Amino acid sequence: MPSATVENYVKEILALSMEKGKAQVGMGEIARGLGVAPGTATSMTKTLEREKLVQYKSHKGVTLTAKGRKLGMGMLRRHRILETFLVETLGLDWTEIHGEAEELEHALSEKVLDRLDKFLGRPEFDPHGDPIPTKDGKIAQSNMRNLLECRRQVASKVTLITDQGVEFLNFARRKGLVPGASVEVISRDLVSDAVELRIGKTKPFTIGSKAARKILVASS
Amino acid sequence: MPSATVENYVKEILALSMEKGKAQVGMGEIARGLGVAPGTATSMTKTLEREKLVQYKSHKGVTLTAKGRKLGMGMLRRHRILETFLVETLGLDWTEIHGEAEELEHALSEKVLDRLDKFLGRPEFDPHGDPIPTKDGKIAQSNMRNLLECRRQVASKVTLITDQGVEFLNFARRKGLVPGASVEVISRDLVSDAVELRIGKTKPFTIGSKAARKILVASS
DNA sequence: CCAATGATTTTGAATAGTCAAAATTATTTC
DNA sequence: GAAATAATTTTGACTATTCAAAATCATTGG
Ligand SMILES: [Mn+2]
Ligand SMILES: [Mn+2]
Ligand SMILES: [Mn+2]
Ligand SMILES: [Mn+2]
Repeated sequence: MPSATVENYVKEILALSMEKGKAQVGMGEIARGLGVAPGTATSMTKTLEREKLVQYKSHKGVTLTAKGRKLGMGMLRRHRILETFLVETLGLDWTEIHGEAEELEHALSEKVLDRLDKFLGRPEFDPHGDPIPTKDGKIAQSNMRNLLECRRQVASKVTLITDQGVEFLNFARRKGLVPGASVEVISRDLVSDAVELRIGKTKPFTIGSKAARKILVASS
Repeated sequence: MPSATVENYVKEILALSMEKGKAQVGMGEIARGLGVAPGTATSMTKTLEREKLVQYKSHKGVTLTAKGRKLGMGMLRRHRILETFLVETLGLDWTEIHGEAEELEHALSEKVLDRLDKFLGRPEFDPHGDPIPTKDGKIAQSNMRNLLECRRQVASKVTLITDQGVEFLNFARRKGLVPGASVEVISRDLVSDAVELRIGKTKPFTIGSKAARKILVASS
């Protein structure tokens, strides 16, 4: 069985390669993502290679093998099902579930995971809007745009908050920018770096472009 | 924070000292209980002492400190609440929950534990009948006798199955010897090593003394 | 093409936990 | 009170994971 450390590395590599849209991931990115020294990532990479979870090109980066991708998808599945459980069943706040799931994901057997999934009614998205991979490692590829790219003057549904830090999640909730909410981009101004929004029929408000990029909406 | 290993040792020491009714526990018992080499227990004991979780007398054994007892009780609480959740909520079988809880107990924050406890309705006993310690580490001291010691010709309630291996639990369930069941010892015979029982009003059957000792009933 | 800059890798060291086998200490039996 | 037996401790070794700092490699802007 892979150790918790191995599982974390593989999950991180998968997450990074997905958000970059590129399979190969560098040592520095991994190290930053996991909060370890660069040399640690290089050294751990050797272990992952020995386990045939990645393919490694020195000074270029790592790419997950089929086995690695499968493990990584499994970890995303665990993590997201757990987060859903923590919010839906136990009523934790969506700002505090990530850390909890980060630990629990390594202690859950396949069997318990499955029962949990069934108990929750086979959810498709976690509380942040991230899609939950199926048991065979497939992830629904959805069409999403962030608030800088989506159409203006048209209501869209918020689908995902990509920055899942406590700060940003609290901000997002305060503004009503939660998965499922209806949002309309009224205007965008590049010079003032401002994006004017309205949630449902409430009073419009303005956020910066950096924040706007972190909120994704469905783009039909 | 104590490592999972430290938590397992402390829990084992507490469990052993409780079942012996004696605070001091030897290296050999710990090693046997955790399935490690004797030298490993000795070495780990030094770590526990450094953390002020035990007091150690060379060649005599270890005794939990107040801090150690608190941690140990906390672990029993975690373990038993988790077992209860796995059976009550997820519907796992009582033969397969021990191993699952053994892993999960180290990954659960105090907060999630509390929510789980609340969600389950603050259960007092786990699926095997073991009492769940309260948050402040107190355990209800109940009066229990095994089927060799209890009164004959009188119905009692099964309260605890002490052998929690898969084999024995399956046997116990097949016979109806589960917590809550009403059982009457009809007769005991030392020579034939036999204990004749009846569950409720069903047909009597006979088990051996070794098995009889593993089933505890309430003794008013 | 090449020096500066940034990224990556290597080196040497540390910690936690574990084992097997040898050495030592306790206990029991005659 | 020994000798035999059992329990415990020590020794030396190994694996996994991590770090800091030094060495090396790669890219890029002139
Ligand atoms: Mn994790
Ligand atoms: Mn999430
Ligand atoms: Mn455990
Ligand atoms: Mn139990």
